[in-house]
Amino acid sequence: MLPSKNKYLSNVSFDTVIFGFTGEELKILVLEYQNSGMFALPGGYIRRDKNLLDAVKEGVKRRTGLNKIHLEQFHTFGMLKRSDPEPTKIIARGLGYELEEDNWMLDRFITIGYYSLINYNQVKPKPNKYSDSINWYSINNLPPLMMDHEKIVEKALEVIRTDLLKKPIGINLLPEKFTMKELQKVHETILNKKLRRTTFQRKILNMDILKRHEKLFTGAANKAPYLYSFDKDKIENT
Amino acid sequence: MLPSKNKYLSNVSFDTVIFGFTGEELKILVLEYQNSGMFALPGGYIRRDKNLLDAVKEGVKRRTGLNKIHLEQFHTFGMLKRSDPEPTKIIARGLGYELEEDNWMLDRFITIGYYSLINYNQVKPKPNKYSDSINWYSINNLPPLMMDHEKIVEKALEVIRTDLLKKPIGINLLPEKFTMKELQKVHETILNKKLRRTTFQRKILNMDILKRHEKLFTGAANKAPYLYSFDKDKIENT
DNA sequence: TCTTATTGTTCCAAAATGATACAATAAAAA
DNA sequence: TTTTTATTGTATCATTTTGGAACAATAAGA
Repeated sequence: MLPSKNKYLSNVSFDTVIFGFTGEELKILVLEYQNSGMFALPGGYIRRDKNLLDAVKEGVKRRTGLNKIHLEQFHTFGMLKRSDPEPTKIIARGLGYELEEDNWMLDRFITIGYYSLINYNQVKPKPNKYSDSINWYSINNLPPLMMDHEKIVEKALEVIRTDLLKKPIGINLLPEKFTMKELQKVHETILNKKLRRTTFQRKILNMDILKRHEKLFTGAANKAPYLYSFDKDKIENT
Repeated sequence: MLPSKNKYLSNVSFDTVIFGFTGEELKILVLEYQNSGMFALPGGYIRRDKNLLDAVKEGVKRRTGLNKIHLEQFHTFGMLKRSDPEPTKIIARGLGYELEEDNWMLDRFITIGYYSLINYNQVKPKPNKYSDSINWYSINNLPPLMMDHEKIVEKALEVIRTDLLKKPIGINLLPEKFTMKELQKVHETILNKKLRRTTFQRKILNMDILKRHEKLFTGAANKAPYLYSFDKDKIENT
């Protein structure tokens, strides 16, 4: 069954850019609708009976299987030219439906963009009944996304780059415990430039948000690095 | 005539926080709907046939008479509890209309917030046919605003405070030519704290975005300050 | 001419950042 | 066991940015 008009708000939707980090590359989740060749960001309509943020969380869960992830609103997109009914028709057709010309889903939509940074390894995205697949794609090698979704990704990247300098958001891309080198790699990948090791280490440690744990013995012939974790207590006492 | 359903998008609206600076205080524009006692931010519905930003600009012009002002999107508000049909009913009643229970304007609305910084003196806001009055109110002495409009103002303030450190937005609140002292006062008022004169002057001048003009002789018994203006050329060559 | 308030600048101290050097080490090689 | 190698954690010093105060330059009134 397709989404019904009276369950959702008209003319407003959400789209999410969900980032993961492989250790080498920054990736995002992209889903492919069945029999349509259409690639899209996980997005959807907004339930009438929920707060915007809750509706988005619920939508993300249905689209990706991901639960309890932190979502941050970053921009709302409302260009006229983003309202093309064709992609929606194609998607519906791929699911075996032929939409009437006056179907509410073919109307103009303004979409609210959210981003999330999650642990690439602790998560197994699951396609739902509408989508063929949901997969990680490198930021530098995305499939052609439908509508203005590429612009949405670009804007999300812009925003996380500036947020990275203020909040320790990079930590969400890593496992609970991580080395300084891994955190530096996250920053370098997002900012797309090399950082000086000593300066980076000093800056992060001076932020006083990390707890130091045991050393990590990798078997390599050199000094073992310490493991760190994000220290919630230190943050709250600020 | 009330706004008609087929001209506007459903469930989405905009609201604007328009800042002005008197020389002493930061103010915003608040309008009062006729015979209703309802105070609100200039806002409205979004025309189906325009880009979001253009629709907002057009709406602002109709509400306030202000033309060609720069608007910056800052947040989209979608809490469930902001959807109370009562205020809209009261406003309609004040205009001599009784809305049916299923009228589209009584439905839930998600609102997109925009802010603008304009020159308090070069502008004469005009009420339109729906509003009784449109007036400047000090940030610290607002009338009770309808719905969640006070939260919207708060968020706008938060955003301009952080933007102030990055972009030279304070300049928009001043006339074409201004003294360093005036610009400092703008920053102090927005940030709500005193700034050191010498440090502020150096920081602003080092940004290399100002053109220096003739001195301003005020008649006071002391050294006359230079006038400055925003230098668009210097910005573009960056 | 002297006084007063304010402005533009300079100067020095303090803090943050950039860049390099170096000691500590984990494990393999000699 | 000792030496070697790569990498990590810090210390150190230079450079840049910022904080804070001092001071000379002035516009106009006393």
